[in-house]
Amino acid sequence: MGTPKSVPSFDPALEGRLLAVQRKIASRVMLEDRFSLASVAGVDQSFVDDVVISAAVVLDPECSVLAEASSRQRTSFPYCPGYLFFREGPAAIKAVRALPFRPGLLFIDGCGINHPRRAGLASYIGVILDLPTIGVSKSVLCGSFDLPQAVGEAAPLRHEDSLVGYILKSQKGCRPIVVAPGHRISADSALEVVRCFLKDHKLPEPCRLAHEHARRLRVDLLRAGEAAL
DNA sequence: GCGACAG
DNA sequence: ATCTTGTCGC
Repeated sequence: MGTPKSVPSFDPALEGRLLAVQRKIASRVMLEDRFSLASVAGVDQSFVDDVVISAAVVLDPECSVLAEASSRQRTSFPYCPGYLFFREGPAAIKAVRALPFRPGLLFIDGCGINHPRRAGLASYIGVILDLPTIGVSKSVLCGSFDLPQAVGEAAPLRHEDSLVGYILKSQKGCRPIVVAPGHRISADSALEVVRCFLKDHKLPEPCRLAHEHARRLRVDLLRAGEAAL
């Protein structure tokens, strides 16, 4: 038996506005390569009820940490597949803006153009900040593909007759990850770049370190909470 | 009508 | 995402 997953359901008027926003974002997405690998930031979120904690960790090409920043704020928007930006986006953007400089590329935990309306979290953040972004996720929201077998192998992810990303077998014993362009980068380049930042883990270093940092901040917040009691 | 469904 | 024990493998 399994627990039913949340179902997307909004007030018609609200949904209309959300879809309009996504249409606008999708129309502004650029897939031409216009990024730099001098500084690559991973961005990820953790939660404590409706408090969103976002962490950004910037690495150089050798994966040395160049900078870190974070943000924390409440959200009233529920998790709903296809509308992730409205829940996690604001906090993520705030964390990136808190960095001491603008990274040459962002690795975002979530979809890019591999989204029903080509407006995943990564595309959204890329367009809003006018920064190159790649969406890295652990499961597929939409699209069809063949499972890659050997470690290092990638298979194209297609949705509505177009290539929207790749399914990459990043590590043995792990389910493959999903790599897709968010903004200002092509699908092929996104795959190539992610491979460059892949070490001995399932996720590329920027994502792994950002995830680690976000979780550490979550523990800190929980401990601060019980200390206040 | 019945599933599927980023984090 | 988060909640959680033990367990399989390098």
